[in-house]
Amino acid sequence: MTIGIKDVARAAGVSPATVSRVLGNGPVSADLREKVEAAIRATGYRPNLSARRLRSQHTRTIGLVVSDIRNPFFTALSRAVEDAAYKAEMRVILCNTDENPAREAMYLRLMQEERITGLIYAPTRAGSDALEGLSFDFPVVLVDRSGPPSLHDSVVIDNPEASRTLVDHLFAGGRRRIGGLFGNTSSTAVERHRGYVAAMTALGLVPEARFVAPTVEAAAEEAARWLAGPDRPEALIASNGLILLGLYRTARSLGLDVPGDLALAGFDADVWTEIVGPGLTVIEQPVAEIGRTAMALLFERLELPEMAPRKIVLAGRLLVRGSSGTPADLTG
Amino acid sequence: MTIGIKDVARAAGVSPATVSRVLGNGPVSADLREKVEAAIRATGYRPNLSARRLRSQHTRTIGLVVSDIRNPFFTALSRAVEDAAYKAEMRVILCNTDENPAREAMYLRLMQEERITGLIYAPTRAGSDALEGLSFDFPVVLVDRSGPPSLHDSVVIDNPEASRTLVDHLFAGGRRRIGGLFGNTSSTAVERHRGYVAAMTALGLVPEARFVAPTVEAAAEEAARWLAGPDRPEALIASNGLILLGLYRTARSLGLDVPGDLALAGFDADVWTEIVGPGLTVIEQPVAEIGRTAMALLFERLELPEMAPRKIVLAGRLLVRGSSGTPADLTG
DNA sequence: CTGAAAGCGCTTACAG
DNA sequence: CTGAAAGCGCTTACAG
Repeated sequence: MTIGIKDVARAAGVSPATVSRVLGNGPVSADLREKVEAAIRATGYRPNLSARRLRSQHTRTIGLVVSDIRNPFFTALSRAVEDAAYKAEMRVILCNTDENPAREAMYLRLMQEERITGLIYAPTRAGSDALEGLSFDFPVVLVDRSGPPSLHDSVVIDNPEASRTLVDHLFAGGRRRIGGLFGNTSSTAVERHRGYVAAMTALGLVPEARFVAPTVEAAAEEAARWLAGPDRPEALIASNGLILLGLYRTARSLGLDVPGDLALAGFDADVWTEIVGPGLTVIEQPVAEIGRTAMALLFERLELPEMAPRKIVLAGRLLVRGSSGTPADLTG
Repeated sequence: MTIGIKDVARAAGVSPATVSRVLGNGPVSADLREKVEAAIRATGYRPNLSARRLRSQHTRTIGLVVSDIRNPFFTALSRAVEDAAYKAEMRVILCNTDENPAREAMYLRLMQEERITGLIYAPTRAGSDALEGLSFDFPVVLVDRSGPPSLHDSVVIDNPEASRTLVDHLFAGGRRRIGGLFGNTSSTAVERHRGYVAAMTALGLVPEARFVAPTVEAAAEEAARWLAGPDRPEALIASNGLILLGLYRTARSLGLDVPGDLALAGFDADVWTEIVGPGLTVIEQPVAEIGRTAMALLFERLELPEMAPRKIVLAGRLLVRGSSGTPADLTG
């Protein structure tokens, strides 16, 4: 039916093995190589990757399992991973778990069936807990979210430190009642919460934390309840970009002045944070670098499988913008 | 090495064929089925998809070729496609062309080598032009951007009509000098430009159009030149979400009041358009529906390969927000 | 319903 | 450098 390596071989007057060697840049005389290349052009031959993968036993495939590609953090991460992969002549299989452990487990199984070369993985909390009992036939690099220590390579940012930076910044601006709204599905949110509590305590302030599903809607609803309550906080911290968006949207619909009535800060320098209202103060994560580093760790691991697992901790960067500015009653 | 169908067969005391039938839900007695399933669980067997694809000659794979997944339009499109694909137990291979025809051609070749079941494709202008001379071994559904008529199925929105809606709306708000900033790489931008020119002309106005690379930066720079010029337009239309963002960012950094000094409107209801400044007036595209429809067309085409190509034209929806509001000098 | 056999399209030792 | 042969791990006619 579709034309194969044998057809090319026949057209070039060589054996299939020689065609294969030309394709794989193996040792072939210039003479035959030319004939084969001509035959390939003439026939329009395209190798069958399934056959190649089966026979050669390497798939040159990277798995990428994240919660939702529509979260700008993961959108950017996936582009960084894909760019690195395609440079290495590998492809990537992208999977969205939607923070659903059942979907996550299914995709992990799929990764096995694809016989992927390696996995870059942002586990849900359930997934992260399950890691201890699982073993994979390929190296795994955790990104954004960590798992059991010294089981897999990982690349994360210093979350507690980033939270502390946010709290200290708001404190320096005169805020004392600083609340925190955190996601309830990732280890990252846990760490950010921990850093927040530690920083508040260190300052002699009392932490007020709430947890929600990490979506714009859930965050907006929780914020509405919170901000309508009797004693509104002076400032709110959001543990990721989606939650921050929900927070801001509610503040806006409630007609609150930011930062006058309420200061806002959070994680992820999503594009809208720069152009909205007074600009939102955020911790910018080096997303592209996280992606590139994860790929680099994967390649090194493939070379040296026995190396002890490494944890790369990158730093977030505070971007001070209007949303955390000095409140009117202090300036006026 | 890794455990295969033969190992399962041996463990269950059946032939490999029977194991295969259990896997594929073929006709197997309840008795043997149970034994095989037990053996699968016991051995932790996972089928090898490369082998299965090679042997069965169908890959159950959808190719998705778009310009850049970081464009929220394509982010949402890809989620819709992936959800539909996984429901049909198919996987998807995502490729970003970055509007680069060479990359695009490479990915199209890759799709052939993957022996994909079908392709969902938003071609660059070059790619769209090349379509006439190409033939594929799989059905192709064009999305967002169209190609040569009656060559492939396609699903698009009514772009000229959407542009006209935008122009009429701005006109109704009192604007006369309405400029348009369009992308220079897609057929979609061409159509939007065409509709813009037609609508302006119909109103007896003179079109002022400029073209840029469809990126935030290029749009912002062009807007800076344009708005700093002697006779600033009263309103500007952007042909997609990235260009609109560039426009808004520049208006903001120039200290222009929107809509007082400059009305703004454009395409794509990206999340930031709702919460920024006065809110941006946009044509919302039914992105998820575009994705689902594309998948539906693909499946129908797979069933009836000889059917005449269909073009599905969906409608954009005007979302009126503050950025196109009545200018101050008309109200005051 | 079940099994033995062939074969999907390649790559890779093995000889020469 | 080159070719004949085996085989990657499955599925699928073909018999029974």
